[in-house]
Amino acid sequence: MSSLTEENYLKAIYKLHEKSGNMVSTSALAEELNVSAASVTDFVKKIAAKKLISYEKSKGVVLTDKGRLIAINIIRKHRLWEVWLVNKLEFKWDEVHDIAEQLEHVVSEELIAQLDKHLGFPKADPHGDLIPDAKGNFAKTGSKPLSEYGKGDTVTIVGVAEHSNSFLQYLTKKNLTLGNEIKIEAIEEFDNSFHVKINNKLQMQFSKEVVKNLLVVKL
Amino acid sequence: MSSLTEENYLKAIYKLHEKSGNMVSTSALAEELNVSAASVTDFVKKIAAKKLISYEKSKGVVLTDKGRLIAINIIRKHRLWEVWLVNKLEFKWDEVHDIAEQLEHVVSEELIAQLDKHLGFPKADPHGDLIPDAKGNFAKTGSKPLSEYGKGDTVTIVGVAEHSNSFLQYLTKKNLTLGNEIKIEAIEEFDNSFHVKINNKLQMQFSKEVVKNLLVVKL
DNA sequence: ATATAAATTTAGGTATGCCTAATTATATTT
DNA sequence: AAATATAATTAGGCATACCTAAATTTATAT
Repeated sequence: MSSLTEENYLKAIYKLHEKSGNMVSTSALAEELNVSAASVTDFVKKIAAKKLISYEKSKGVVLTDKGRLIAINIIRKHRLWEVWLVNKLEFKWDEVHDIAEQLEHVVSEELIAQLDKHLGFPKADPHGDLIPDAKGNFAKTGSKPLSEYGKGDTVTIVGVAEHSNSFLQYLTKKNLTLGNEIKIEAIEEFDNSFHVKINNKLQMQFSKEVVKNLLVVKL
Repeated sequence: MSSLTEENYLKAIYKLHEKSGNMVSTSALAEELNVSAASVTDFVKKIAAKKLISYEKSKGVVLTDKGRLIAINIIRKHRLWEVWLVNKLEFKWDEVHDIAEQLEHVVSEELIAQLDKHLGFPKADPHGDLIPDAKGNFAKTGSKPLSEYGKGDTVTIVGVAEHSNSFLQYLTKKNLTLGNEIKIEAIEEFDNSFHVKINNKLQMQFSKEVVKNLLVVKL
């Protein structure tokens, strides 16, 4: 019996908790969901009564195991649909979010199982975000922001930490995609920008904002 | 700005009008949508104000051109999703209705265009129902119920007039699918059942209920 | 420690889409 | 044509998910 609204609250709480590691505040939730803080207080009480979150008045909320499972399940569905949109329907990675946001609420275990199979059981979505399995478990990757590496390191792009259209479109314009190899040739002391070489061929310069939001692994 | 409820009302009105050819009554709509007649009266006034239907008090409703276009568009989406579920996700024809009922409300012109392309621009859904084009036009088929043919006629199954699980599962059990050829060998005077031969091989007997709900063409 | 600012909650209200019960309109019998 | 049955509408309410404004709590600054 989880409504659309309930699913969106749980997903938002999960997302904000991932970002900060702390309890999620009323105002942060209000901002994320584009509703007033008063509405959040109302709704949060309702889902706390259903044991989907635990709510400490004036402090914030965290998901219970039950709530987290629902949230992760929605994320699983969202990411599987994104894979489908990109791999089967020829959408670009910056075009799929809003559509997946609708599709993620379709209810059918069977559908998701068949979709997963149809897609070949993908491990990650088009942005490199991991797809949890049906039980809610994520695989572990050793991916970190490019900013944590240093001069001389060679790494591979496996994801992005920022999903805004402007960032995704920036990467597309520069022909940067998951799987590209990055060699750090120098780091500018002044502005923390990186001088890099892509796939051992193309010379480029990344601002610190870019460097922070590219997730890479060192093979 | 058409809500889920609005879409379901328009679809129901379209469907009931197709069936009877007349104005759609409040009670018929209430029955179809599983709500009270009072709720229907309420809602019908709202969408009449939006010029999606025309409503004559105590008489019934019909779709306006604007309302019909929305209804047909939902039907188009529903049927495309059914094709996808059967052709790409390996669902059976009696398993897809409820899932398609959810998917049909996803809003994205681009998505439907790409889905249509991905499926190879199908003309009919898994039950043989025609898929209207993006402008709302249906192709014409000369399909009629098997009951309208007589002894000696040879026809091909192209659809079903009844979509209940029990009928679809009956056909599946008997191995009858779209494309099968039926030769009418005799018609039982007593109960109007048909003695037929399938694909020039298998002998079968169809009750008048079956005969009425199998849509066929004579090539 | 107190004053001020910021965040949160409470109180009171709204629109949507549904309900039941009562009333009115339409159809069917006799 | 009157009586009865059926269908449709009106009236009054309810739950959900939102809102604004006021009050309260918590955090920050002096």
